[in-house]
Amino acid sequence: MKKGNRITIRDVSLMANTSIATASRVLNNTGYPVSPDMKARILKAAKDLGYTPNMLGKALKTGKSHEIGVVVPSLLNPYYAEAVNGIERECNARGYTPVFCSSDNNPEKELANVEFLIRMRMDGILLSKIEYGDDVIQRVSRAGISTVYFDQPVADENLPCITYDFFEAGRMASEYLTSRGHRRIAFFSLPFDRQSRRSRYEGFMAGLGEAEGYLYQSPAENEGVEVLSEFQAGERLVDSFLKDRNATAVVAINDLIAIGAMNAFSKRGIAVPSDISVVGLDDISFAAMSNPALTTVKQPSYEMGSAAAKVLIDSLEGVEEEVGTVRMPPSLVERDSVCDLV
Amino acid sequence: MKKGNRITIRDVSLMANTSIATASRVLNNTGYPVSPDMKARILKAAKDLGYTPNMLGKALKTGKSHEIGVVVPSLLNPYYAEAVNGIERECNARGYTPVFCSSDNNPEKELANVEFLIRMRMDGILLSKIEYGDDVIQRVSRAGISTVYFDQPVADENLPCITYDFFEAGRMASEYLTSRGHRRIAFFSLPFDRQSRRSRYEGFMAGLGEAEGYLYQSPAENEGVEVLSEFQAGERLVDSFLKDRNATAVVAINDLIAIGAMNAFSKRGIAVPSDISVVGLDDISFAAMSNPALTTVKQPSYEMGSAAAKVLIDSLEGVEEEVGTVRMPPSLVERDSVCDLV
DNA sequence: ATGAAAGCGCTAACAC
DNA sequence: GTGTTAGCGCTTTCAT
Repeated sequence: MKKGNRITIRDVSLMANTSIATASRVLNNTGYPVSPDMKARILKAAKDLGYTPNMLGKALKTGKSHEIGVVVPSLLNPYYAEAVNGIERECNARGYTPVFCSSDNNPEKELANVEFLIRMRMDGILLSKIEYGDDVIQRVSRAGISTVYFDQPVADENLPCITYDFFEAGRMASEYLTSRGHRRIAFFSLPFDRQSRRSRYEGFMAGLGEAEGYLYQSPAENEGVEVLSEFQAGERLVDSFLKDRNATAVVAINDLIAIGAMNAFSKRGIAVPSDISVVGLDDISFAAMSNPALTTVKQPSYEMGSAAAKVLIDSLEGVEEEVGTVRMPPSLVERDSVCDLV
Repeated sequence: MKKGNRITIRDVSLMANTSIATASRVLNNTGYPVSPDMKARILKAAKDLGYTPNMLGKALKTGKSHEIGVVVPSLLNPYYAEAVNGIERECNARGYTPVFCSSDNNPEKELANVEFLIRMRMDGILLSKIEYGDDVIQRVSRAGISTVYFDQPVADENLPCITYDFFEAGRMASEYLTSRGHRRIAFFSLPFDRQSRRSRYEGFMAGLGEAEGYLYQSPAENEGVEVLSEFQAGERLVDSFLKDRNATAVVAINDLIAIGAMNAFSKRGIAVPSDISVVGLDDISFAAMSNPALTTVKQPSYEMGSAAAKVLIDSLEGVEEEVGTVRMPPSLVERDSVCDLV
């Protein structure tokens, strides 16, 4: 808790009786020729002094920090937590350090985070945009900072973006249900303020075939207590649904809503899946641990995160590839929350 | 994706036809007297040029970055995710930016993270240590960087540390169960490689009173897929437990294990709570959404995180207070996973 | 009210 | 093989 020793490379060179330049050369072990005993002296001095390089100086000089800024809507949401984990793994493996920011599902905070990362002169940015708008995109492009988008698609398909085929995911969910004999299917959603949500719903409608679809949508989520609020949204949707109850199955916009809904059903004495079937979207870790275990459409965010990091770092290191928008394919994982009607 | 415009304060001053010094003064709107039209010209130039200050230069010069480094064992674990959320809120409110690192439950990575934060010259560090050892503590103290610990207690009670009364939490769990008439109670644990786990177990034993306690412990977790692996640990513990099954209730070392265990019980046809009672420890968001809803001992990590951030920032800003180790009190939250035996 | 200049800690030419 | 030096972008005395 004291003032800080502030040992600089200069102190090291002084103690080793040499110049700053030579000290720098051995401390960074660049291959530059230095006599063995000089080298030893410098290393010893650095060690004795407890020298820790000041990256601010280095980054200022070299123009690279080897840091990557990443902004996600929430660190609380398991979906993003897993993406962040993928990013971290890839960055660490490649010698970069990720710096995480949460935009709290708030576009202004998202912009503020991006501004911060630009000011800090990150080497690149990994951005999970909330809105479909363009302001943040323009900001990073104006700053000329390498950025790859992930999760939400961006309007310009030429921008590097690792996303999922959300439409297909929605389609798979409803198609699966119809293949199980369901003919009236509800869709539990949050507001359509994200492209991914719209796409999932559109896919859902497309996969209905002959079946009938019913949309139940909860009002805007409030920031902060996100996980809980999504659970609660699931509960509230159940209550609206129960007013008419004209469906035998529901697909939820994400697993959190699905789990909240299953819980609410069960509390109200309605058994899943025998009385009502539910399928989620995402396949977060908790989906396997719900009771009953949730049937869902898997969109592994860990893979998305590491893929995005890979693309960014490749581009940072001069590997030129045309990326543009890539949509990873979802896959269905059958568990115990759907009842066969045929 | 381009090279970057690199507009510096120098460019701004040139365009505004003034000196760097004056530009700096108005750009930071220090109260320094500057003529109104000069001010206007500088602001306009900055805007037209799209100037973004380079914090590296600023931090190098001033010696403060207004950044706080935080390291937690895992960003995936909801318990830490919530702590991180609390930290972020407090930091943002006070004008600091948190930089999150995950040590992946790995002491070496923990040290590496701390080294990184020191090299980056963070203003302070918030550290959730894994091991009870001293190496990391010595490292930060040698670097002279303000750090406050949280979650795990540290040996030196004079160090600022925001933790929980883990012993009391364990005690409350078993005492609650005995008050419900349980006389044989199992404890499902991970390895005792953290003080918090040892303390919870000791508390558990202390709260048993006349009752009998049985310890079931899973081998070391592997890093990475943490959430899933804790669920699985819960499942495996159930299998060991079922070999003897000489208890009517179990308390789990954390909610994740508890939820995994409840699931495994249910899959094996054993009903919670009628056949077996389970109580968790932590009260993560998901605890309310398990089926049945989990009775648990609440140790709100959000509060712990924001408290830790507050203490750090206070000390950074010269508010001198004796803190030392503070242990926040746990509280019991009754839900539906315990059966009354009286 | 404004500007010149000295660094913060570091790297990378460029000498020798 | 080693040292000198010129900045990287910024703040901040100290003059004027």
